[in-house]
Amino acid sequence: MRRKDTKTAILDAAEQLFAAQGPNATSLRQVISKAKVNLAAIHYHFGSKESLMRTVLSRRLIPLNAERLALLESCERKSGKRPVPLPKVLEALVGPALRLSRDPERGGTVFMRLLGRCVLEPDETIQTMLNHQFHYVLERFTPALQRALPDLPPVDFFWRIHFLVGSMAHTMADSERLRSISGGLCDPDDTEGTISRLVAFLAGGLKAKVK
Amino acid sequence: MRRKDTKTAILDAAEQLFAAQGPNATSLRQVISKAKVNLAAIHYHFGSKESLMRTVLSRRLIPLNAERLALLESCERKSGKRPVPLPKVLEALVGPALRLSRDPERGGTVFMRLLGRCVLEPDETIQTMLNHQFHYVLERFTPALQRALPDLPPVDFFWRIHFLVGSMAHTMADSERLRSISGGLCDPDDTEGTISRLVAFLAGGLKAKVK
DNA sequence: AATCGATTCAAACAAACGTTTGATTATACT
DNA sequence: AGTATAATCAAACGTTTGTTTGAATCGATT
Repeated sequence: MRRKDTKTAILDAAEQLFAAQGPNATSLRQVISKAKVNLAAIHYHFGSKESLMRTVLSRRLIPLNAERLALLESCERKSGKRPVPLPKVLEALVGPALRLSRDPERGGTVFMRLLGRCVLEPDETIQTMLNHQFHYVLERFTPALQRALPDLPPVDFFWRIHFLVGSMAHTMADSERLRSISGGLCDPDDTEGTISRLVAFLAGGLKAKVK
Repeated sequence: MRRKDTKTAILDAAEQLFAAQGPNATSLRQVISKAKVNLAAIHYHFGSKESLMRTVLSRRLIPLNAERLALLESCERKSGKRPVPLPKVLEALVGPALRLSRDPERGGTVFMRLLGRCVLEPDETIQTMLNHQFHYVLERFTPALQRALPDLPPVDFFWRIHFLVGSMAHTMADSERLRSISGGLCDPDDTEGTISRLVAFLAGGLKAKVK
């Protein structure tokens, strides 16, 4: 073997470029030039660009989703038979994803952006890929959220989940924009500040009176 | 002239394809095949793909932004010296964009989706194009929103605007997804229902207590 | 040292991309 | 009727895309 790990070199480079420009706007030649490997290495190790994309996502997403579920279960254990308070549920859903940005070992800001971008991506391949990974997370969070919002009719509940996803994904994908809009007042690098502000906003929106 | 309007045939086809797949994922050959015109016609009438994209956007966006401002001004006239109530401001910002979907003459669902998609798009060309169009809208709405939220510190204000944009753009871009997630319970075609639910959610989020 | 499977490499593949060309056709004007 | 202008067309331009090929090279095993 020439180098220690061609595979991860490709994955890291692809992750960065996909996050910055979107997967479809990134060419394999950009990836190999950043990873300093041969073009054929991608197909040798991954088979195709689509399969590379799948691997880039799942390598971080599987542990991330596991962490969300673990956090939720820990909250449920503490709450016993009573419903988990809304902010706690939201924190378990939103926190791990946003806290990625503080942990370069697990993808850092780069992967967080990529994840947000993928949620908002029209491309069907990416969409089904992501839905498949996210399905059982939503399956566990839905009842927890509904128990925290007992008076909310199901129709409004689903609509508000939709609004929630929009804010969350946009915050993950591109909060850098906010720095310029706010004239430097807001700092997207302040992870915990971002989380608590997002949770407060979402909780307010979810609990709003139904007209 | 061969046909009545090659130019609008191209614009309409491009609008539909851009909205469905994103501008970068759409080729000019797809556009000409849908519009049933010659490939060179695009460059003859518009010069380049980028310039076509600009035209597709501005043809609908200029009247749309004008309507937002007109609505806001009408609210301010009614309120006199008192601040315009938050839901009214939000309705003026969000309503015209979402109500597009009911008016095929002005783009309908198709353009609404495209607009939402562009807001969330990483591509810098599109981003600056949109910012330029949206700049003076935000300039007028910011003080109105701040007057409606007098107790909100500026930092939190800008963060919440950011969250708002995420929900709004995601709702415009892809509420069709919600139909399947909710098991058919939610109907994205119910424009007024969508608007009032989004406004209620946003108002709740914006007015939430700062932690 | 020889052999083997696993990896790397330069080079080429066909297909699709945005763009340009130059000839041809339709419309408007004198 | 004849000319000028505007619009359409088929064909090709040079790049870039994802993917494939076949030879060269590595590390470990016999």
